[in-house]
Amino acid sequence: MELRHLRYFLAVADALNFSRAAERLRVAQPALSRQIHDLEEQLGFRLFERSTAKVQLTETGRFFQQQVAKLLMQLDIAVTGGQRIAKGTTSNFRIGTDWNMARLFATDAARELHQGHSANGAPAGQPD
Amino acid sequence: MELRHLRYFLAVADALNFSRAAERLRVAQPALSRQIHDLEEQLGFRLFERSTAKVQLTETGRFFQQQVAKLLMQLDIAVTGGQRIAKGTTSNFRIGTDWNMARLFATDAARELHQGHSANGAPAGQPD
DNA sequence: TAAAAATACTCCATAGGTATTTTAT
DNA sequence: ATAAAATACCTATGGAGTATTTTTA
Repeated sequence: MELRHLRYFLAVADALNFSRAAERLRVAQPALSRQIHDLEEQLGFRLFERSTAKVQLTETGRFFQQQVAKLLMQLDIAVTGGQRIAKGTTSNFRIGTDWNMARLFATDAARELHQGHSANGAPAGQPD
Repeated sequence: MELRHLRYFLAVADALNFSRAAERLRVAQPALSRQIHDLEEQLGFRLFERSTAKVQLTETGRFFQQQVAKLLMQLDIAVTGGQRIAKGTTSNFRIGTDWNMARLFATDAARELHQGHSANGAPAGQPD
């Protein structure tokens, strides 16, 4: 399993239409169909119920969609957080999402940034 | 960026030695070197300070290591959680880790399982 | 000089594309 | 009849292997 599978899955789960998801991803529809098929195979469960005219998430698919969406958000936080540390940004780290998301995923990121970089001893309080 | 890059990164960050990490990953050392190089390129920051005789994480690398480790744990939770849902397991979902980890990553997974599958109305209390 | 990482190159596995078929409305 | 997913097949990008060079302790 690779991130490609997860990104493709979210696109289909969002569009509920392989052709339009493929367009948005700028790949051909059969390539997308194959990747989703391979993903389902590797996972061992179906993500979509599909006929030629209707695509919908299975119950398991809905669960997986939520998890994967969070995963990719966390990845983005890890990357942008790393870029900030590397650039030498020291404090006032702010997550580009609401506070509940930040609590779920950015706790350690924020702590690392504040503890590792606050030369001025700025408090590591809740983002606003 | 793909999961392969992240898995390889964790292996090197753990071994602090490309050759031994490559062994554990069952890939050739140059393949691993190249993937880490590509990852650093894409991220825009260095993960390791390396000479031919010493490999160590940069400060940014240490941060990224923590984030990625959590990410891959969350992925595992998503997959195994999905498999349980698909198999029809309904309640008493239990995370194979300590409660603090569960709070960070499994909150929605547990909620989904309990709300979506508790035909018997069992309480969704804290795992023990 | 001995180890470990980086480079150069080659090969091949597989992601992606095109053409076509199948299916459901 | 039409629109969309699946299947078949082909192409080609890039991941991985082998051989070699570079580096530093």
